[in-house]
Amino acid sequence: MVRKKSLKGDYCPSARSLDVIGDWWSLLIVREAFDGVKRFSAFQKNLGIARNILADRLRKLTGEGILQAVPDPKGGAHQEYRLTPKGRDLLPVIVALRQWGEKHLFAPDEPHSRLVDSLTGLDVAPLDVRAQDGRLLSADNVIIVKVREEDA
Amino acid sequence: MVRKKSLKGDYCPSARSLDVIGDWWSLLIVREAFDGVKRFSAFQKNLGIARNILADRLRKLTGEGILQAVPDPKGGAHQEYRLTPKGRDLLPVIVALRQWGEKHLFAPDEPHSRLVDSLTGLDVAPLDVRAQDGRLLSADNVIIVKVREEDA
DNA sequence: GCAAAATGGTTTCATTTTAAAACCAAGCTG
DNA sequence: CAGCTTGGTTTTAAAATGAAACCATTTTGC
Repeated sequence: MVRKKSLKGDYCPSARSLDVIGDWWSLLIVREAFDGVKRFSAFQKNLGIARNILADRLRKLTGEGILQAVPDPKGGAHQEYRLTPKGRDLLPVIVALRQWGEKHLFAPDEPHSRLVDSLTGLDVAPLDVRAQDGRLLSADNVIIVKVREEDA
Repeated sequence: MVRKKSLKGDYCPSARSLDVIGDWWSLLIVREAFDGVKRFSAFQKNLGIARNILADRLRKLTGEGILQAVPDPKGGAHQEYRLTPKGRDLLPVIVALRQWGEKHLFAPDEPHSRLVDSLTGLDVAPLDVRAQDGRLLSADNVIIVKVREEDA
C-alpha cells in the first residue's frame, strides 16, 4: 500500500508547506486575501475560480488555520474570510514568487502590478537570502542537511 | 470558449509565477535540483513521483528555462538536468516556503531537514521583507498597486 | 563478450481532481 | 411579497494524475 501524495510526514519543511499550500489555487486565494479581499463572491470574481473549488479551498485554508471565517462584523448573515497570523506569515512566500515572476516572466517594458511599501509608495526591496552573519547567500553556498531517520 | 487555467497573461507576477511553477510537483523537483539531484531516476526515487509525470514536468521545466538538459559530462548516454540561472533564482521561494513550514508545520521538538550556510554550517537567516529604506515590512504595511489596463 | 540489470523514458488504463453549469436556501431590496 | 444577491452544493463532463507494463539503450558483472 503506497501512500499517494501526502508529504505531511516529510521531514523537509518545504515539502510539508507544499502539501498545505502547494496546490494551484491556495496561494492565489491567499494573495487576494493580502489584497484585502474577504468575501466568497469577491474571491470568485477576481480569480475566475469555479465556486465548488473555491468553497473547497476556503474550507481547507480555514482548516489549516491560514484563513479564519468570521461573521460579518456589520451583522449581516454572511461570513468574512480573513488571514490569520499564520496566513500573514506567508508574505515572504508571495513576495518571493512575485519578485521571481517580475524578473523572469515579464518583458522589460511590460506593465505589472506592484507590491509597494504603503508608507512611501516605493517597491518592496528585493528579498535576499542571508547567513546568520549577514553574508548574502546564493544557491551555490547553501546545502540541505537531512535529518537522520533515527532521530525521528 | 473559456480559457481554463492559464495566468500567463495576468499582470500579477505572482499569478504568472504560479502558472509556471505552481503545480504540485515542480517546486519539489526544483528543490531536489538545489540539493544536487541531476538524474531522472534520482528525482523519481527521492520524490516517489510517477515516471510519466516526472517526464512531463522535466520537459516543462526545461521548456521554461528553469532546468537545462545537458549530456552526461562523463560521456555517458544519459543526460543531466541542471538548474539554469533562472532556476537558481528560485532560491528565495524555496527558502520562504521552508521557513514558513518550519515555523508552522512542525511540532517544537520535531526534527526536520535544515538549510544551512555551507561555509559555517549555520541555518540560513530568516528572510525578511524590507522597504527600500530598510524598514521591516509586514502584511499590514504593503499594498498591491494594480496596473491600469489602459497601460497594457 | 555476453547475459543480466539499470536507465530513461513512453503507453495504457483506472482513479482522482477540476471545471462549468444548474440548482437551491436564506437574506435583503424595492 | 416578488425578485435579486450571496454563498454555497450537486451533478456531470473533461482533464490531470498515478501505477504498472512495456521498451530501447547502456552499463555492469563475470
